[in-house]
Amino acid sequence: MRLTTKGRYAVTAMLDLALHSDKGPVSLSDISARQGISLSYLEQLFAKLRKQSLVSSVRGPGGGYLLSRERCDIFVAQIVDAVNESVDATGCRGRSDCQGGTTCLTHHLWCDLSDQIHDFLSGISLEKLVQRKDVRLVAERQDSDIRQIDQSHDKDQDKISAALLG
Amino acid sequence: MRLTTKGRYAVTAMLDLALHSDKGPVSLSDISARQGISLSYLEQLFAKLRKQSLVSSVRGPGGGYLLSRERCDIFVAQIVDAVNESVDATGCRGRSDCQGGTTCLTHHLWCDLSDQIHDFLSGISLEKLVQRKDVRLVAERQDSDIRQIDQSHDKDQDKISAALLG
DNA sequence: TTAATAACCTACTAAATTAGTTGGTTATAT
DNA sequence: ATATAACCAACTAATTTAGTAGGTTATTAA
Ligand code: FES
Ligand code: FES
Repeated sequence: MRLTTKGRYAVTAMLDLALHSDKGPVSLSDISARQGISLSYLEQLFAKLRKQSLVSSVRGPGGGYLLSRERCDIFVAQIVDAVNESVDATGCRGRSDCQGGTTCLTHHLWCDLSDQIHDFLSGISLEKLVQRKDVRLVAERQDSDIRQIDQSHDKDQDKISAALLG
Repeated sequence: MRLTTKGRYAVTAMLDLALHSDKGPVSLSDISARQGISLSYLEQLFAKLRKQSLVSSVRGPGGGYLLSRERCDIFVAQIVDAVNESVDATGCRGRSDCQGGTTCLTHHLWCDLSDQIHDFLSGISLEKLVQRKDVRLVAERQDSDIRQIDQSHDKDQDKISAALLG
């Protein structure tokens, strides 16, 4: 079992998508800006998410990604599975053979733990996360931060236009 | 969060200790033979387990390691914590600062997951594991395997002795 | 039709971690 | 005295992570 930045990024990005895709596709550069995740890294993660048909893509300007199912039908466990190998805590991937073909002393413990984690993460849909107060608060802050950055970009653009016009 | 061979080895070795330390200290080479874990690697793990006072050591011939507390007072979570950083699933180690000093969108989810895993692994003592039927079965098989290897070593020794005596 | 956008794709890389190995020293029971 | 077994430090190969670099292809809008 491993749960690192990779899996956390994937869930964060999918949640961002769930929060912002009501008005059409969301581009990875938007997600990158809002969530502070490298664009190229996001591309790699979304290639995997697409392979698992968790998202679908729209190319060209105004394009981006959409959830390929309802928010209530996508679970955190599926997202982590899509980018990591699995949420499996055993060393034998359930095969009971990690001590030279035989069952190791702690096999059953890791099976139980795997079930525990899997049950927990399988019970949490994107819909459930979107509803949470803590998630909404963070999302609002991120959105207003982005609006401020956009405004300052607009000002920069005005300056450039003004300069070009002499 | 990471749960790899390292943490699994540590728990397996501690359980082996719990199963065999009733008649005095258990040497790492015994654990190595029974559990198929490299001796030098075990030494590194036990250095950490000793620092966390989960085991105490006896040097010299007949020496080895003992649990420094009752089996019912040592929990799987403590063992994993001792060799890994922690069973924490957050990227911020609870500090709520993983997105450039601010809370990321999924912080609370990973906190909940960490609690889930910690509660589970904190509820399982070595005593509980020792009592389990599946653990006893594997332990019995390992013990009889070792007895067979010892016997064949004895035969080898007999051959060597015989050869030396002419 | 052309320019901009944004997905898609491949290959490379620095840093960290894992799972060891090697080659010792120190303490102690017999 | 010797064998045992803990203790210790330094090195290593392989793997994984979290990226970067440098493209190509599809689509929209000016
Ligand atoms: S974890 Fe399954 S056999 Fe060891
Ligand atoms: S995991 Fe805690 S702030 Fe991101």
